[in-house]
Amino acid sequence: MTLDYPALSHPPTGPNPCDRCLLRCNPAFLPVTTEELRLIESFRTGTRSVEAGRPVIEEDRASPQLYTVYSGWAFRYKTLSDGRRQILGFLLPGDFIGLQDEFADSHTHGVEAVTGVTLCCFARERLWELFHAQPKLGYHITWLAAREEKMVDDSLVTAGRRNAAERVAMLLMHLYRRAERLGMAREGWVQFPFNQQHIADALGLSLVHTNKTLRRLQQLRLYKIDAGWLRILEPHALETLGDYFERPLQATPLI
Amino acid sequence: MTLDYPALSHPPTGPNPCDRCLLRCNPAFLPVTTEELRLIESFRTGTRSVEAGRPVIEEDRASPQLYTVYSGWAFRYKTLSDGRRQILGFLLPGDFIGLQDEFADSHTHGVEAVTGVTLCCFARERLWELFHAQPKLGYHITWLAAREEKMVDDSLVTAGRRNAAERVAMLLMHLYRRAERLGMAREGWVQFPFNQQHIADALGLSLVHTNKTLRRLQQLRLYKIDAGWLRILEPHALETLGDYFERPLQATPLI
DNA sequence: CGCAGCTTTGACCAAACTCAACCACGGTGG
DNA sequence: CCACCGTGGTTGAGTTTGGTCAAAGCTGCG
Repeated sequence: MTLDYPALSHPPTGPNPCDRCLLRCNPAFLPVTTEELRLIESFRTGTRSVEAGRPVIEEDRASPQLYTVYSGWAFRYKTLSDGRRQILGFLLPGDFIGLQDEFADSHTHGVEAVTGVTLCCFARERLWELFHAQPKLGYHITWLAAREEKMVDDSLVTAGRRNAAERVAMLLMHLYRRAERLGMAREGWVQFPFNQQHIADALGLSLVHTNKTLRRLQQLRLYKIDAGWLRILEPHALETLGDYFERPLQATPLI
Repeated sequence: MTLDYPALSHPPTGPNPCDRCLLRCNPAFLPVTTEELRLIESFRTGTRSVEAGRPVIEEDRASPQLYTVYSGWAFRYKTLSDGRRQILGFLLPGDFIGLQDEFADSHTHGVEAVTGVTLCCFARERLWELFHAQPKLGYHITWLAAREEKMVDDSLVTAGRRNAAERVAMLLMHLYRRAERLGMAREGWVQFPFNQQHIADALGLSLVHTNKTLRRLQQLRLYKIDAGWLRILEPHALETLGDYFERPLQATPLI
């Protein structure tokens, strides 16, 4: 079942901004108690927006902040020293960024905005305090970390064991379903702001081969992309091809 | 700096077993307070051992337990419906298993023992209680989840963007360094209980090509494997080839 | 001995990569 | 108004890496 929610732009500001958070109204997210909300609010240091194509977190620097994506699309990536890039995963509203840096002296991964992105910022050094004051929120953060790892696990299976067509099928379904779940679908279309280089880097394929594979599946009428929007024409065929079936997902915590 | 610690077999039993935990003596792990230790102990429901080659967690069933590896080597994996298998990562003493299942209705991944493995078992349904009673331990569990995700991130870069020789180089260094850190090295050798099928499945290569690549690096005298033990002969060459440099690691939490 | 599991090798094949154009489209500035 | 440019998509030709198939060693064991 798909619900459509209004597109978001900037997080609310002023006193008690989280009370008026439109993202949190989305039923994809777990409700929180007032007490938890006050704590999240106090942990929040402000907002930030990043233009399309600009870095959210530089790959080689430890980020001084943690973020929750409020609106827009971004991705996590790593590059090898000769420039080969691997996209580790895509980030949508509600995704929490920067946890890993907490536990390592940088050198984790970079984050880049695909569309314009707005973020809620949190003070990294107060993370422990959050766990301490509201263990429930700590539990939620662990939940988010575990979910993200599961997504990377899936991508690893893709890069390691699926052929080009299977990879593309699986990625299209994955992105569609994630956006749909957040109510970002509009009559069967979801925003698809990626270029073929993004797809190639996410799937571990070359740009040219990605193009040819994309083309082939499009000519088979399995999906359609038009003016930056994606429509899945044959969800069943794509799921079967990619051997990838999204599990029914519970409500997600939102920090 | 490498320290050698005695090989472990079974976790201690009887009253207050964690007091006599030999794994926890290892300086690779963070110290805990007595209070925390008592809580971990109460969370612990017993021990289990699994023979080499046997499943620790079945791929398609949600595990009723959480585990910490006490001794031995294991791996996490996923298989596609036609049998292709991808190893997601290797597990060594101190690694915490089963977190992801907590947050999804099964269908995550399987775990299989490579050598004989002993485990400390924990009651999954009491995880939240642990967070609640000792937020510090919750924080530690998040630490472990984040560290594991970083390892999967690295593997994804490998499968997506490295060629066969680079993959092998990176895997050998990674496994050597992890074992070394736990004091499992003996005069420059670490146990290497994997067969070439394991390596192939971890790297996303075919068995035959893995063999040829392994052979090539061995003939270049970059490493040596003898009777199930691995020695790195040219660490610098392997690190450079794999474009992979282990960061200096802090002490790890141990649940 | 004979079998099972693992490794090794060679021959051949194909998926994916690289290179090199070319095309479409939306600015932008003369 | 249109030539020019930059970005991103498309296509073909030729190459390479890695996959597949098949067979032969090697080791340990009942």
